[in-house]
Amino acid sequence: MPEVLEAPAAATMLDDHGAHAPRTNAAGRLLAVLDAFGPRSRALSLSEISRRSGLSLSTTHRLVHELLSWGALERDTNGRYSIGVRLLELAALAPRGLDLREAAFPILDDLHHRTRGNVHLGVRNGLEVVYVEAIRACATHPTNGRIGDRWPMHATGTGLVLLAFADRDLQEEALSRPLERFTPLTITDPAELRRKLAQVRQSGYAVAVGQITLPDLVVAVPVYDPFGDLAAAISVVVEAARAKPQVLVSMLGDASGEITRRLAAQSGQRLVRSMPRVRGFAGGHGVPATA
Amino acid sequence: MPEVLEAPAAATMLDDHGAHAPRTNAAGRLLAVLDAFGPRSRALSLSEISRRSGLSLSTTHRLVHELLSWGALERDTNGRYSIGVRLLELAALAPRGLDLREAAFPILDDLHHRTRGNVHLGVRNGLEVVYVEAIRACATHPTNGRIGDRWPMHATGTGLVLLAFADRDLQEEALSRPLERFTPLTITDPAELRRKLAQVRQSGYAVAVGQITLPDLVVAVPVYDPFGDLAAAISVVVEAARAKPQVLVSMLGDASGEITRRLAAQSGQRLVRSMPRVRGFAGGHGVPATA
DNA sequence: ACAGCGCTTCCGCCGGGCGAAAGGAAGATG
DNA sequence: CATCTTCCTTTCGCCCGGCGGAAGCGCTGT
Repeated sequence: MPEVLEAPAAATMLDDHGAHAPRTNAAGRLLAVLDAFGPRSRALSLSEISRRSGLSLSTTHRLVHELLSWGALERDTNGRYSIGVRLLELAALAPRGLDLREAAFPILDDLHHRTRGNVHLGVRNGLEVVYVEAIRACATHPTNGRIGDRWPMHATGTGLVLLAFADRDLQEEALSRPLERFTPLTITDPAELRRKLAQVRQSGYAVAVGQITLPDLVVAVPVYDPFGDLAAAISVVVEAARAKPQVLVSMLGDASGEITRRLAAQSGQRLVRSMPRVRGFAGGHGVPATA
Repeated sequence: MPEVLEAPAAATMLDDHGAHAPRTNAAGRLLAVLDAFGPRSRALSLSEISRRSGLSLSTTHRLVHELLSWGALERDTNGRYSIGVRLLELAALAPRGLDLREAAFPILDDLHHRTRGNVHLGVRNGLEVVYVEAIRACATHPTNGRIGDRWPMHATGTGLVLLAFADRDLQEEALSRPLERFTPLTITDPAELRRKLAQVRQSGYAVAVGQITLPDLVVAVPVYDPFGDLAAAISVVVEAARAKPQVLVSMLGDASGEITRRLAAQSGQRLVRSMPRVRGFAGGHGVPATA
């Protein structure tokens, strides 16, 4: 385990992911309650929340009920607590969240049907990717890729793209911490990863094999907002055996451009010229294909 | 320019929807900051948040930065604040939220492609419906129906279903408050609505015309969880002219059953027998497709 | 230059909230 | 049936975290 670099003072947080240290700050206590919930723990009893947040039972009790009456938490039939729809309503307002999804969805759906692969729309958050949309081919790939999933950047297609086009010091920070291994093929060597990123930066897209799930190949490209800034990345995951990477790159390139266009339409913004472009794919006249 | 009113101390909540009064409670202040955001105000400056929440500027400042460092808020390039992806991550954990969406999506997507209509998945929250998924036919129906949208129950297909099968006293509460009118056809008479609900209860589905958008017809059916409890409602909206309600009812009935089955599979639950059923449609062998 | 606005920081006083502890409900174990 | 455990709920007094007034700063527009 790496020592904590951010010096968050000592604390006893049992967070599901790993970080955060809201400590004895007032608002922090409220957030600690929310932090108690995670993918592995969607429904918690009061005392579980208390233990996980490190707050006394009575404090937890009051806070939980405050959140309850506001709608941030709900109580199921067993008396356990879970995240409430009010939070979904709020989250839907995130410009980089379901808003982005809204613009991208039809294109991603189309991509999904044409490639029969898993399609992801991811944005960078800190040093990780968060999926804002994920369309899965029926049964394959058990739980991989859901909305709200958070993954390290080095092992995902979208992450590689987002990292490659991020600030240099952010890249360095990402490279300087331990790179988790998911399969024998996962890139965990900083030098190799650095080479990979350069390649992504140069070609304008990422292709990777078996980084998280073994028999799979992922292709990812960046998505730009109407101002020409990197907004997100989209990827398609298919079985490596039946993959035609160049075709996928081309389709993704078209899709990315289309999403940017729809983002512009949505916000009433005018497109900025000279948008970065995917190389090795003659921009523009992709197969339109409506369902 | 309006003179600075100096925050009249009393509750000056300018909530986007209408209610809530968190007032001087501690946690309430934090939530008031979040409440400042709404569909009409996704990006706010600090002082806007301050005004909307009724909190002093310095308090707002501190709270906002606390939320910022936790990831609940993000700061865009103009320095304005908006909802952050961390909240999306949290919201994705809601059992009645994106979790439910996850199970329902393939079925809804299929429904969308077969009917070419707008498909909604809604759950009840208080006296309103919140959409957990919404798939829109391309350009039609401008902004109607997005994830996280909140609508009164009496005017939406999903709402009618959810209300019809809710507790009697909840129905009464909903009927006892003013029923907003959206079009000349919107049902706003409690007596008429009561009749409508009885009809929905009896038939097992709802059909309504022009409740929110004029030339449209909506068909909705309930969705049950594996325990046989009402979990959500799904609906399809199409132009009234080209609608074949009975076909839609049949397709929706099948879809609903399928969603329940997937929910069961997802949670490892066994299906409870004797699930309520959509009447006037011989369960199971629905007419496949018409496009 | 000045004025107006919005963001940030500081600080002292005050009251909201913390947590120990006790009470209560419900289930497990003997 | 008694007892033990676990979890939830409520109360209460003391204390310290946080509230907000005010001042400082950096914009932008006239």
